[in-house]
Amino acid sequence: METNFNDKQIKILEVAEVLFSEKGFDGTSIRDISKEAKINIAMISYYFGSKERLLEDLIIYRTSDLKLQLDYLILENLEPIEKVNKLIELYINRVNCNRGIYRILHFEFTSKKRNLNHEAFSELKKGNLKSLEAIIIEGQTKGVFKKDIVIPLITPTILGTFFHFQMNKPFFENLLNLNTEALYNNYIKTILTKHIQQTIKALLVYES
Amino acid sequence: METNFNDKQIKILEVAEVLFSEKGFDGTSIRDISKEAKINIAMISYYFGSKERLLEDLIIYRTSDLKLQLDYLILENLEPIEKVNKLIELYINRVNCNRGIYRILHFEFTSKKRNLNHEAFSELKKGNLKSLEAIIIEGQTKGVFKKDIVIPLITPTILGTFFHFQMNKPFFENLLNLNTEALYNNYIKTILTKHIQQTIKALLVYES
DNA sequence: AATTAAATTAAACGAACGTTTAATTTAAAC
DNA sequence: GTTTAAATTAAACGTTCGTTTAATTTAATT
Repeated sequence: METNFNDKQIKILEVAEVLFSEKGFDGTSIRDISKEAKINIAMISYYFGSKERLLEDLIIYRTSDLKLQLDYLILENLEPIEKVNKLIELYINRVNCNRGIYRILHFEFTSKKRNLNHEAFSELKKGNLKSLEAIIIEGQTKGVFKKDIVIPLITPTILGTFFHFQMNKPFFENLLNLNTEALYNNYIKTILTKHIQQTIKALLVYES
Repeated sequence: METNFNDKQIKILEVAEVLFSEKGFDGTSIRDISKEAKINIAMISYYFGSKERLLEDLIIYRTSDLKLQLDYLILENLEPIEKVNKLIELYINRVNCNRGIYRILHFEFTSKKRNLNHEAFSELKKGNLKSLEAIIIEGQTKGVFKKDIVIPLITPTILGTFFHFQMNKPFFENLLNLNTEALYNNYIKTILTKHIQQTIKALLVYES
C-alpha cells in the first residue's frame, strides 16, 4: 500500500478530513472538497479514482503514523498503575489530536453503507488490546490489581468516556463554561483525563 | 408540539428510524424510505413537509415517551449505591432498547450540517444530570460516597462505555464469540452492565 | 346521490451528485 | 527545440436527489 502523496494530494486529504469529520462522508460532496482545497474537481478522481477510495486513502494516511507507542510503554520501568495512567494519557492525547480522523472512523466504520476494509483496523485494535492486557496482567501478578476484571471492557470505558464528552461538546461547553477552545482543550487535558485515570484506577484496585 | 401520528405516518417514522440509524441521514433517500414502507414518495412530503422535518418529528416521537423514570428512582427507599446501580441499569436498558434513535441522535446532533433544535435536547440532558446529581449528593451526605467527584463526567463514562462497545459491535462480537444476537444482548445485560456498575461504584467509594 | 375534503398516485421538476471526456497547459526527457 | 508524458481545466455525462404538480381515488359530509 502506497503512502507517498504529493502536495496536491495531501491538500485534498487534509481538506477531506475536515469536511468528512464535520459533515460526514455522504454529507460532503467532492465539489465541497475541491472548492475548499482550491483544486479542480476532476483532480480528485484523477488522483484517488473515486470518493470512496479517497476515504480509504485518508484513513491509511492518518493511521499509518499511529504506530504503537504502546510497546515502548510496556517496557518502561514503571509501576503498573503508572503505566495505566500513562496509557490513558497517551490514548486521550492521540485521539484528541486526531479528532477528525477518529470521528470519521467512528462514524463511517459503523455505517452499513460503507464496506471498508474492517480487517486491518480490527487487527490494530486487537494489537492495542494485547498491550493493555500485558500491563493489567503484570499488575495482577504483582498483586496490585484485583483479579476479576473484564479487560476488553476497559478500552470502551477509556475511549467511550472521551468520545461521549466530545460528541456532546456544545452541551459541556455550556454546562462547564468552557467558552474558548483553549479552555475546552485544557479541561480535556486535565480534569477529563484525571477523571478517567481515577475511574480506571478505582476499577482496578478497589475491592468491594 | 403534536405527537399524534396516524398508521401511515408511524410506518414512515419506524422505517426512517431503521434506515437513518443504519445508513445515516444523508445516506438515506426518501425513495429508500418510501420503498421500504411501501408508501408513495410524495406522502412523505405530504405528511412531514420535508426530509429534515421528518427527522425532527422522529426524534420527538421517540423521546416524548422517554419521560423521566429517573424521578421515581430518586424517591425510592434505597441505599445510594443501589440507586446508582439501578440508574445505570435503566440507562443501558433505555439506550439499548432504542438503539436506532440514539444512534441517530448521536450522529446527527453532532453533525455541523444539521441545524436541529439542540435546545430541547439539551434541557432533557440537563434534567437527567440534575437527577444524577441528587443521588450522588445524597450518597455524599450519608458519607458513603467520597467528595472529589466530577459529577458531569459520570454520564459520559456510563453511556460512553456502552456506546463505544456498541459502535465496535463487529469487533467485540468476534473477540468475545458473541455469535448470536441473543448472546450479544445478554452480554450487554449482564457483563457490560455489571462492568459499568462496578466501575462507577469504585469511582464513587474508592479512596486513593 | 351529490358535494366536499383528504388521501394517494405517477410523472415531472430543477438541482446536486460522482464521474468522465476531451482539450489545453505545464513540465520533463531527449 | 522537439517530443512525450503528466497535470490541469471547463464542460458535459448520466444518475439520483428532495420536492412539487396535477390528476385521480377514497372517504366523509351534507
